[in-house]
Amino acid sequence: MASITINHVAARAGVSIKTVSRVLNREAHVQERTREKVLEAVAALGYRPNLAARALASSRAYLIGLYYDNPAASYVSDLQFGAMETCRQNGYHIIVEDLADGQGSQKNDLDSLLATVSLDGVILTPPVCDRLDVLDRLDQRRLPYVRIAPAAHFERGPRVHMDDRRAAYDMTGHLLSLGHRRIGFIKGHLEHSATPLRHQGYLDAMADAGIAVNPNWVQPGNFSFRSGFGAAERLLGLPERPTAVFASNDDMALAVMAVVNRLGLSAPRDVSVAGFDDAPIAQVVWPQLTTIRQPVTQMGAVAAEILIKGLPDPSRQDVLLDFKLIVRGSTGPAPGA
Amino acid sequence: MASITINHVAARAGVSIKTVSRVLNREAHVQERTREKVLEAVAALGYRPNLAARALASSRAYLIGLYYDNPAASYVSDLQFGAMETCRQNGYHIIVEDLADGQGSQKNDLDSLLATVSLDGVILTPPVCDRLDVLDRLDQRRLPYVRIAPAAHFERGPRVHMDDRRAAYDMTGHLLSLGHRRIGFIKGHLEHSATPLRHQGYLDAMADAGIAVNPNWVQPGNFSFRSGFGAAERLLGLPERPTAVFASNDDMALAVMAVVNRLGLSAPRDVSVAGFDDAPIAQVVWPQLTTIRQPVTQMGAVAAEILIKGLPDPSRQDVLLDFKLIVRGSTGPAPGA
DNA sequence: TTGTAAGCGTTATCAA
DNA sequence: TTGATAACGCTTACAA
Repeated sequence: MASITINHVAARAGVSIKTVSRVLNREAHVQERTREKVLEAVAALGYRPNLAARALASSRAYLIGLYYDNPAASYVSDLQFGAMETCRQNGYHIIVEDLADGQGSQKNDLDSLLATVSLDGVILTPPVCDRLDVLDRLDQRRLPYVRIAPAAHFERGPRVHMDDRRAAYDMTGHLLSLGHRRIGFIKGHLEHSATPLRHQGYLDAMADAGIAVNPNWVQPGNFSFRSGFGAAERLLGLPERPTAVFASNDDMALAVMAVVNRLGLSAPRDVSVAGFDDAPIAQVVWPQLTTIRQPVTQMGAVAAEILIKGLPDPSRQDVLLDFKLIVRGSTGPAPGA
Repeated sequence: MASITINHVAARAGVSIKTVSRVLNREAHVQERTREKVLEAVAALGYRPNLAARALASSRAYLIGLYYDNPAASYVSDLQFGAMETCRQNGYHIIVEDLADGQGSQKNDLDSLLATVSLDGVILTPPVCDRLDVLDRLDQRRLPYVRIAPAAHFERGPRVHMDDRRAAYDMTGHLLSLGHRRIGFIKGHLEHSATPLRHQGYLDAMADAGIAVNPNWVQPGNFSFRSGFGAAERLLGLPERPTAVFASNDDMALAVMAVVNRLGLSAPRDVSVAGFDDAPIAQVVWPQLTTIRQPVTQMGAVAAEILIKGLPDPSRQDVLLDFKLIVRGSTGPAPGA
């Protein structure tokens, strides 16, 4: 397994290893002719610089950390996908790490982690991106990081996010355009940053349409199927039943569909149902769910890109990405509209 | 950022760096007294060995690769979770890599990857675990690997898997015990290794119960919701409708439930529905899905453990893990039973 | 524009 | 049982 090193390349190209290094790192002041010789030798030998040696000798490690809380969530795995893609294109690699506070000494764990493996930067997914102890430690070590959709403390580091309020506004607008007037809304988990934003988008759209929102139309939820189930029962049990229900995420929207079916009603004929997230389940129900697709994969890609190449617009510390309104079968014209 | 190195520890403990190294690597021939001094210095200084330096100087890199095809699948992210956990406990880290054959030179990509980052081993998830070009390249580099639930070529490297036939046998048995006799079965994707095994388990259970299987009871599918939908329509449209349908995965089982609802029937009152996988969606439908839980997280954990500590039983090249039959609301007594 | 020599923080060799 | 000292493969001063 004697692997090909920079020395072999230097020997074959008839130059010093320093020159090879210069070519590989795209440094200036290398004669075109020399450069070609080196590149030819690299290609002929199939040489690849060793990551560990690079990391040891320089400040760059070509390694990016992806710090999780719940690694099994589909949101996070989409994020990872996007980050991986960007890393691969740029010769970087991803080390994943679970920061879920398990057995005790969390602080030491993170410090060990950072002391052990040298990284060029870290991507922080929610809710890890909001843990101040994590941010503090990264700052201490001067390790760059990008936060994905943080809930607060926006001044701390670059962030990648989308406009939740606007997305909810647009979805409500979609329902309004179908002739719906009595539109129910199920809120998300109170501690999640998106919850008030989505709620506000709904309220703004209703206000702009000149509709007075009946307080009963807005029900609490916590993003779980179960909570959506209860909320849907309350909504659809109202004397004047809403003709559409907009749930703050897909799990709860699915619960609404379940309640609709149990009541002997049908979506979208009697009740239109809309969700948020475009989770995999959104396409594995019948009718398929109208929802908002978050640019999760793109968020991962952009986060990695920021760490590798810097912010696209250095005057801004955030990157705002577009969502997409996905209209499927679960929403339709209001009854009698 | 001057980090704490082995030299600091050696100085503080009043020994040479080699001795520190010996203690840290649990080598023999270190006096108990010296060992204690070193450990005390390590603790006092909060010293953590640098990964890159280790990888460069030794054969061990404390790094395990996790090679994917589709990184966004919930199956794979569960696997990753398990592997991460084991790695964390043993001071290892995981580098994830997407091997989906994208833009052309796949062979070179993998070679670059292996030449660039030194790993102690690789976990191969399906379907990557069945790609002979990948196995060949790993063998060439003498890089250990573990295959997760491979479909063929079992002689090539250690593998971690579960008994799909037995699981399908047990699920069919569950339906039989509820009094069902006309039990439909939806097959999976033909190229997936689990497909014939699950089918066989169903057939064996029916045979053992002395029931002649009507050929119409077995319908093709390909693991997609859509394919399950078609299969369910054919099954439930039979003159003598099956009272239970066992789908080879959860997505297709959900499609069965959708068809049941569309026909104005109800599960499990009119038709019992069973799935396979215990995907997240299994709990986000109503009624919740009776299914088989694969030990996916455990598979990841065991795979990592094999790479770190070797096979538990060196006389066997495989580890067989237990599944679990999860009975939820979608299955019930046969009508009139 | 190119090369020499000195690290980077470990482990491995071999002598003490 | 311990310790100098030389790798490991690369980058970074500093010269030439």
